[in-house]
Amino acid sequence: MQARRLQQLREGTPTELESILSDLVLANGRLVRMAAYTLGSAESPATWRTLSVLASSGPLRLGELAVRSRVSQPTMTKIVSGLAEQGHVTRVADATDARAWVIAITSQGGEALAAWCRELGRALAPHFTDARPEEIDALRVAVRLIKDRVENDGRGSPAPQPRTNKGNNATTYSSERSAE
Amino acid sequence: MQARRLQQLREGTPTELESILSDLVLANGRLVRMAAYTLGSAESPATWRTLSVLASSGPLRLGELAVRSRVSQPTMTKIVSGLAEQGHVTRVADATDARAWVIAITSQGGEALAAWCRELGRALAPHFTDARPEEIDALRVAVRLIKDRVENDGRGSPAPQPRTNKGNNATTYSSERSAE
DNA sequence: GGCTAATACATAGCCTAGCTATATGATGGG
DNA sequence: CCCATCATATAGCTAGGCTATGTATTAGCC
Repeated sequence: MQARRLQQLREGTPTELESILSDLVLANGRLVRMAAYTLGSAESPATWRTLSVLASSGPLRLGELAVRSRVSQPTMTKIVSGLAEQGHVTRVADATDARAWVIAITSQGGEALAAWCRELGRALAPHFTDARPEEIDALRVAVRLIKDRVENDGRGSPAPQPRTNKGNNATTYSSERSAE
Repeated sequence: MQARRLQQLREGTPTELESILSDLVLANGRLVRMAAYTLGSAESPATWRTLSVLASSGPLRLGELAVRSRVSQPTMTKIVSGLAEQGHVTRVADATDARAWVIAITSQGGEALAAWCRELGRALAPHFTDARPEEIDALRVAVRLIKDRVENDGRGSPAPQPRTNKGNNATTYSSERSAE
């Protein structure tokens, strides 16, 4: 009876939460493309993602920034180089450790991020004008939920630990470096 | 946090919907990175995105597939080449037009997509176990909402019309081609 | 019925964003 | 002081995005 059914659904039926989450990622991938298309061509998601991490977490060392953004350290080096060239972030040598840099978002970077958010919002909003108020409410709650998870997590549950954790593991400094 | 304040001050306060949407895109960008990280080697979002479009829309011509996925036609040619090599899609010559190909997802492709969704769900779910039931409800509604918009829109509101609309504009064929 | 314009896809060439592996230089414990 | 460790940089690869352009087919038109 049910046992047969369970057998058919190989290696574990996804829970509803799991389905929702995978659907979310897929749908969002398409949403991002929609935004990119409507926005013309501009932008680089990685750039804005990095800036938003800096904006919400404050100045960070490059390695810690990489961990929080969930990219490898070399990737973050590259992204930060670009951002620094554009004046969106500053790289200040860490006074307490000559190996390290502290990356901080500049006011110009903050403005650029805000401007991009505005454009993005304006580009996407027309597609959602027909949504019912309770759907918008749901969207608001959902965004809050996701935001909390991506911001506060990171060393929370499953301990990311990518591949060779040789040189890019965060060593829990408090990110309170003043850097100025 | 100052960035948020700036955002409200400069040239037109975004509506709340606009803020929610830009937050959504940013937060989801980080969610995707979280998933990629936890999943180990991140496959290729573009691949799954394309497959999911095919799965939900049925067989499509390459150009139409590109439009719906919101990528350029050459990009779609590349993606489809890869997918065809892996056996995830088939390219069948369109009987009614010798220039065109009809792309269809194979059962193997469908299974691969489902498997990826399962993995993704399992990777992300642990981060959300502490969410309250009403938050999960909101997430479900929000995902439904986004999905509808990215699937049903496309020529709906703002008429994508990218750059030089020279050779890659969809000419509204009905996608009902039998292709077999 | 055969030229010509438009259309559907392919190719070429470029860029960014990701990765691993490895090099370089600073720290810090013996 | 030396050696392991750690923070970042560099090198080199791949995938995924783009524009510009090429090639073949379709379709319109005289």
